[in-house]
Amino acid sequence: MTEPSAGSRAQQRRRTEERILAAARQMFAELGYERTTIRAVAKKAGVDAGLVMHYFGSKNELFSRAAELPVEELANGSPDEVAEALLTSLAKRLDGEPAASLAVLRSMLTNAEAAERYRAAGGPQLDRIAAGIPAADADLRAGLLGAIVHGVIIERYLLRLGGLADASPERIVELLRPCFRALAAAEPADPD
Amino acid sequence: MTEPSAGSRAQQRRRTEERILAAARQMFAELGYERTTIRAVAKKAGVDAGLVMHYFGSKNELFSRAAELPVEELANGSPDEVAEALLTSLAKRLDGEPAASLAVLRSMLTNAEAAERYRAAGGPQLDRIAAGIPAADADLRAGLLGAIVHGVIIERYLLRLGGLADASPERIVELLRPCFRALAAAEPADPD
DNA sequence: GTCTATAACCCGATAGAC
DNA sequence: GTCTATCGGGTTATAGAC
Repeated sequence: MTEPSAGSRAQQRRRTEERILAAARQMFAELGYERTTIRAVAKKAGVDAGLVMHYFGSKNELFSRAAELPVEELANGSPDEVAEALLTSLAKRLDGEPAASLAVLRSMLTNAEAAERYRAAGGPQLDRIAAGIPAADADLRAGLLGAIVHGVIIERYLLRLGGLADASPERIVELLRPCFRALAAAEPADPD
Repeated sequence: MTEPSAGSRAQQRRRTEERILAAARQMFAELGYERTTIRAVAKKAGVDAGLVMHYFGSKNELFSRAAELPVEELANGSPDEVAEALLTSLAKRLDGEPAASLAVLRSMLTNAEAAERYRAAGGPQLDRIAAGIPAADADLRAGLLGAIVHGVIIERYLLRLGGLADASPERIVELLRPCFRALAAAEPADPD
């Protein structure tokens, strides 16, 4: 076997593929779908634009692969547990590099297919959240919870507006906790 | 004076300009900045693409004029009044056609100038909200309030996800009221 | 004032040399 | 596997005819 120096050919391919995907994720997150060009992604990854096409076939396919989100496991239980699970999930997305998350969020708003993919992935997740809320309008409450999460992320990373941009995830979560509990639980006691 | 049939020339011009702006607003709201083309706006307004350029000079200038937002008057007073003012403002933006509002929101995420304009307009407004909140972290609380408003609008109109898309503004406001009060007021009473 | 024609430049995708 | 050349299409913006 004429084993080459650095891994098999398949390994080599996977590595450059991963480099291209990383570059694409970053650019989709920063510029959105329309303004990211295959040429620019290729240059950033240090390869030729034709190679990107060779690997992924089309810009849309490249986006699909770059925007694949690890399915978030969301424990469902009591209303308070639902609220807490959402809060920790938010906290996790609030520090570190949310490149993949931002790529979807930003592109979703300009690319129809991205929006559709997100709806398909986010819908069932909202349903799972709604299942843990003991109220007639559980779906609306779940929708509001999701909206708040998105609003916070967008305001912090995309708009960089107000005190949200540099606040610590812990303080954000702390301030949001009463909100989430109020939305996840039915009204605690309404004596009339 | 050889007065023509329908208004002066200046009036005629203003009317077609307004027609172009209405078409532009709608398309910017639906497609975002990048995907709306001057050609399409012109066709929608029933004029020639060259005429749009003649009137507005550039696509960016057309967007600036189309995305001019009426400055929202926001009464500030006690924390509860701040929360209530925000809620009624949200309710107003939640029914009817929020074309201008959506044009900015959607384009903001891909167009640098739109983002800058929004930051310039939204920053002071957040400051005014923060001024009515008696807490050390008033700016963060104001930022969160703004984030929730944006999240709800985005989720309802742009993503059309979950039960938020077809819920009545009144129910949304009702569910959000405890959230807003909790964020606008310092903790009411914490007996420990 | 309105529209046609076109310049100058980008893009995604394809075909084919090496 | 990698890259060059190019096709066919789109865009903004300009120049000029009517």
